[in-house]
Amino acid sequence: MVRLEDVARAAGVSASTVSRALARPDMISEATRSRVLEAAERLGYRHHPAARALATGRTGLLAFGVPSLANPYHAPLIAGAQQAAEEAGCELVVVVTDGSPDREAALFARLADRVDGFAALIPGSPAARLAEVAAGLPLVTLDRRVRGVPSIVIDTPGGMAALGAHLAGLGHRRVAYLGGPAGSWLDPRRLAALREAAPGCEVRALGPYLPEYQAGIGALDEVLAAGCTAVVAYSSTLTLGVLYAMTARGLSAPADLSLASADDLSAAGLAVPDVTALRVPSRAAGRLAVERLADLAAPRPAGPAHTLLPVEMIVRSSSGPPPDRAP
Amino acid sequence: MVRLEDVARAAGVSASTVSRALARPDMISEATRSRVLEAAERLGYRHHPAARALATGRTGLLAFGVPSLANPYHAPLIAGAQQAAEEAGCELVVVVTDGSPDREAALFARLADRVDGFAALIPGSPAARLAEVAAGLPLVTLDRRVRGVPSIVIDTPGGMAALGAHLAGLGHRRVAYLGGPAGSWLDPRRLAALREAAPGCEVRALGPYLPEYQAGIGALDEVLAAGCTAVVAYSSTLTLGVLYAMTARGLSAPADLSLASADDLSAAGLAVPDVTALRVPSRAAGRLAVERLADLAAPRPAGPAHTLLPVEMIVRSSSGPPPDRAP
DNA sequence: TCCTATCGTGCAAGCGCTTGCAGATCATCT
DNA sequence: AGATGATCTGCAAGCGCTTGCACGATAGGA
Repeated sequence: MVRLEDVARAAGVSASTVSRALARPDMISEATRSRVLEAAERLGYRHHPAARALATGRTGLLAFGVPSLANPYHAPLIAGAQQAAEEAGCELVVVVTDGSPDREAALFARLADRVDGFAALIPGSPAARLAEVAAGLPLVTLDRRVRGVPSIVIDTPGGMAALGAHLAGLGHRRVAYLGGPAGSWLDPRRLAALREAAPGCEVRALGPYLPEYQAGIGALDEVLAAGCTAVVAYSSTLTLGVLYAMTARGLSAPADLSLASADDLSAAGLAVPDVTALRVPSRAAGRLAVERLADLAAPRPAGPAHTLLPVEMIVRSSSGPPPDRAP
Repeated sequence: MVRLEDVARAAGVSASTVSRALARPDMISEATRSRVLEAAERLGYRHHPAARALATGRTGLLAFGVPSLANPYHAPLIAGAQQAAEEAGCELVVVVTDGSPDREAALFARLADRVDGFAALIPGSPAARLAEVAAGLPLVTLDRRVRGVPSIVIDTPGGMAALGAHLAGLGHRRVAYLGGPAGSWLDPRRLAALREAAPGCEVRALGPYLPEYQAGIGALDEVLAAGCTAVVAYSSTLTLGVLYAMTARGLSAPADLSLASADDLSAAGLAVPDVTALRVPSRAAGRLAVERLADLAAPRPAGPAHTLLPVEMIVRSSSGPPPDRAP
């Protein structure tokens, strides 16, 4: 292994100069620096992460917590996070919380002195605990706002409002909202936004459902029993299950039932091309969360801030007028 | 922060004694040890990971590489890996390779001196490169065997043989295999096993397909065009797509077409209860891979070994006699 | 020309933990 | 009683990097 001192010897300077040439270029004269850089390059020098961590107190590791990996919504989120981490010169430790506040707490404790910060999608943990964690460690929350903790929130409520207006405009008077998961910070906000945007329209909140195909199959019965003419599902796998169940019963969208999803299927490679959906910038959310985190962990701690990412409604053929109004 | 020396002072011993009481209990007298442990407990002492890493050369970090997070098959794999890592007292760095050999190589290089070992599902990287990596860093491969590199392989070829025998026994004479991904080590072995177990049966290899819902929808056309009476898909999302496409056309299984999946849907919460499938122990595979890795990374390096995990065929109602033989 | 900023570099002291070695203590054997 | 181990503990030297401080050199101002 090639050490700082090996480079120093090769360049005819001291180890501290090499360290500075690499980390604080402006402190070193142009001539020396290029000589050092050349030597480092030639010898293939690479920082020893542990030594650097010991000296600086920063590990170069960022944690990213998600409730589950089975949900396709999380894949682009993590991909974005990973990309941002790489660009910040850090590694990403992905941890699965199972949505359990206890496990979340255990993970925070275990990782606290191993990572420089924590970004997490933790709909269920009590806000007080999060604030407490944030006091000891840079923390960024996803899809959730907590006082004093920077956050990245995808504006699905805004999208829900668009869907509500869209469906109400088509003439629907009874719409089902397939919500979940229980205890989610965002879920009641989505529902409220949907209701508010469709004033003349009764919105039946069903669920909560797990974001699973299977759950969607079962949900269709409830939707029909409730006499709704349109259904909005909070997750793409749920939508997929509803669509399968509809097809199995010989129902089609939108002739028999309008269908919309709060999460665009095509993004997950689960494309059924014709479902009206929200295009959610989940990759961007993951990326921004980690960028924000890297800022917080950096010596120059940019202050906390909340970011709301807009979503776009994509109207496709699965939504149309209710059956009794069809042309 | 409470340091080793703080504990030492509290217990009235030296820092080295504390270190040993924690790491080599047998070197320390019973009395001293319990006194030290009590003090450590009381003060809430925790190792400083970076300091330990610098002194020992071991980081307590293990890397786990997967081609993608969008594939539901990977979720239990990673969950198992994470559990094993926790039990070994390590953190797991999950990295996504995108299935690109170049990116894999870059990740190996970048993580080489950050982690104690690498477990990876890398169907595409050249074997020579993997052997090279394994020379410099503990490495365990998943679903792939490379000379001299320990591996955990799920015996889907064995499961394919069971499916082949099952379908041939039902009277099928032309079976479609929906394979993928291109360049996978395991894929040709699955196909060969399927062929071998169904001697009187023509096995049409279609694809390669991506493990996606959408791909399954398209695949059905090819299956029907090829005149097959049964179809075996290598991935559960693919199966789901086929099933949807069948339903949309009014075809049902097994009356019109028998359907089997090399990967059990119910495991991923994508349960469509009646699909004949292989139950693959993916959680166990992830767990074993990381356990093996932790062994390799430990001072007592257990030798390389290959593990083949058996799979179980679950016959359900989606497979039956071909249409012309139906009762 | 002498004095004072300014800039670039080196020295050395850590960061917190591990571990080879040597010293101390006490039991056992001759 | 003296010698010989065996057992336990402490000393101190690192692991590789960063960084406050001091020092020497160079440039600018009086």
